[in-house]
Amino acid sequence: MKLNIANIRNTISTAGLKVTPQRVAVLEAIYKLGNHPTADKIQEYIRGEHSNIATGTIYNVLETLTEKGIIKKVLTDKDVMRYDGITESHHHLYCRKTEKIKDYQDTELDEIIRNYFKKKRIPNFEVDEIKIQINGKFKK
Amino acid sequence: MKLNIANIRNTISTAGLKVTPQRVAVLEAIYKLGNHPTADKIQEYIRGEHSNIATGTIYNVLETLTEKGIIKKVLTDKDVMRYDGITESHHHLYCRKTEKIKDYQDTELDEIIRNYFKKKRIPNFEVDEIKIQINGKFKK
DNA sequence: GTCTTAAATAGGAATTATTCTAATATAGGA
DNA sequence: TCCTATATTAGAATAATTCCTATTTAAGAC
Repeated sequence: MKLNIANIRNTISTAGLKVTPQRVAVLEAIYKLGNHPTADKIQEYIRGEHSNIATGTIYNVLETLTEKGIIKKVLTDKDVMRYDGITESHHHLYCRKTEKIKDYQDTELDEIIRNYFKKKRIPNFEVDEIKIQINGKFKK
Repeated sequence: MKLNIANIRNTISTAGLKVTPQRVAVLEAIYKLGNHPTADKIQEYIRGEHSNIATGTIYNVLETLTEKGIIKKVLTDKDVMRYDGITESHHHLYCRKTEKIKDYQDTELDEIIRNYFKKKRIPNFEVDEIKIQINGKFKK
């Protein structure tokens, strides 16, 4: 992943966006925090580490980055949106108890599903992306 | 589905819940409205059709019905929770453009996935349920 | 390096979804 | 019919997100 600032700046710039300190800070926070932070966590991180940033700006930046496909929104059972810096295809494990979300990559499963939808078409629907949400609980 | 009032009352009662007019109205609304209504849509429907109902009650009832497995919460990319009266295993088609959610049942696919996870275990995770979210767009 | 301007941000108010609270009402068993 | 635990009401409170407008700034042009 794009862990250093130069790469982050480059990612933003390549998407045709102005490289502002706020955008860099938000994207850096998402990469550093990992584990699908909320807007709130991102703000907290930025305010702790760096400078001040307006709440509205966080949401603006997140929206912009999402539009450009640099980050993704993550679905949750709760009403708070979360953000994910990994945009390669992957799935999520949702723990009912702890509300943790963990990434789950499984190329074999992807392959099986891709093959399945190659032969089977859904009428009147054009498939872009398939995400699998696996609910259960983490054993410790 | 349980379309008539007698069945709805029975569903609520069998779950060990008191059969109140509000619970009946909410569940009826979910069945009648279909298409995964929001709490707001449910309230609108009830206020139009029947009597008044407190907003807090809608949320209370939805929570209670969800706990008993009579309805399910549906994940969305937006921050508004939606509710589903169908609790048999099924998946959802999400349209990026119209934000419509359509049910998608596919027993063949379920079978493939069930078999897959029979042989492949995810370390430290106990799987309860697998949901597939298919993003794309409806062709008209 | 300076200028220019379209685009971005700040700060705070406004909105929206949801939860909470305490007072009142009621379902359903005794 | 009565009793009581549970549910509902109305409205206040909270939390997440969006909106608004004045100010600032990135980056391309000069």
